[in-house]
Amino acid sequence: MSSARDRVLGTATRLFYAEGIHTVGVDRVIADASVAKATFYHHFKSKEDLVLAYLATEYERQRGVLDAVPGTGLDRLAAILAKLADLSAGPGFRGCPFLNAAAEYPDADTPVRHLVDDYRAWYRTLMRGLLVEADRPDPDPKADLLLLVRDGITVAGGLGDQAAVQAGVRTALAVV
Amino acid sequence: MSSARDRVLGTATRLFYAEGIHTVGVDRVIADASVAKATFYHHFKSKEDLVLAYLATEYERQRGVLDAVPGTGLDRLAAILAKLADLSAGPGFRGCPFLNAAAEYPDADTPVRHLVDDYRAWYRTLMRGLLVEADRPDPDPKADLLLLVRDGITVAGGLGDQAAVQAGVRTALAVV
DNA sequence: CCGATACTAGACAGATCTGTCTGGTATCGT
DNA sequence: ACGATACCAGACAGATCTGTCTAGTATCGG
Repeated sequence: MSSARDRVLGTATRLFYAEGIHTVGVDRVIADASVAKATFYHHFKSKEDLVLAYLATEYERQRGVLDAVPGTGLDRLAAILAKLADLSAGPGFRGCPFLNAAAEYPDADTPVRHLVDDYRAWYRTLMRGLLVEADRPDPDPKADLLLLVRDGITVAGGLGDQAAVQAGVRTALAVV
Repeated sequence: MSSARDRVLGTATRLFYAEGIHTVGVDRVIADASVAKATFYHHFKSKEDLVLAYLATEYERQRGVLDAVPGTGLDRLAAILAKLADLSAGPGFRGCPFLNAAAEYPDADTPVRHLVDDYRAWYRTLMRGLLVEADRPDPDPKADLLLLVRDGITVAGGLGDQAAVQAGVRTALAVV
């Protein structure tokens, strides 16, 4: 049911990620999704609503991907970093959707930015849990570091700098 | 001489950095700079020209700032990281202008993106030189790591995450 | 003094943006 | 069968975007 909404959200996800949020207009999304304008505004009350749906869906999707990574403790942490490095080497990789969105929404007190904060907080909690599970000392500063390395990997990967990505992964594993 | 051009470039620097490039229009820049539209297009042949001038000027400015950091080898490296962490804690800090611009220009084969690549290559070379000066082994992967940490620090700082910033600085110093 | 250059104000064109509205068709639950 | 919901096509309003143009003033080097 409601395949028009799915089509719009899928198209928006693809275009927003590949070309940026502000550069992609509603007209472009509905044309690519083959949906009438009235239908679009029936499902989303504004463009910002669509942007939030895009990020919220991406959030859920990434949670699903990382939740599915097997293992425990440091093994699982290493597997997650390996997956991140792998994704960041892919041809369609254009950086982290959340960091890219944050760059387009400079005001920190904004729904989009709050979602970005939530996403990073979730990732940090995930890392901290694995460190605790592995009985590593100082899980808090180490979780902060892993979050910063994750940010750096997505940035460097988006710019095509695989050397920096690999350096980040190696260091993260050596330091936790 | 030509204070109108300086006024435009200064205003554009302020607005582009604080609010993003695509969200700030030419009309806004010329109004804030108190400059006639014809004068703007006399000095800059297009908005893209202004964007490139903004980034090129910022590049030169940052080179000047880091060139002025005293010391040699690892001391100088530590001082540069300390300055970066300090700047990233400031109230007006909104991340790295180059990474923010890259997020708004997804096409890698673009003058803006080439400038971003140049900037990161310069920073990497600077780091590598300091490592060589200090006779550290493996300067290349370590320079890659320092570049990635720099990216992460500017991102985390722009998002107000000082814990991650501090973790990045500590790790970088511990690992080189 | 004169020609080039820098500057002012603002109208204008043409495109594009978000969002609304009209008007009609199809599907689905009850 | 019927009302609500989902969908279509596309016009429209009003704002905003980049870039050009007219028309005139001020400054400055030679």
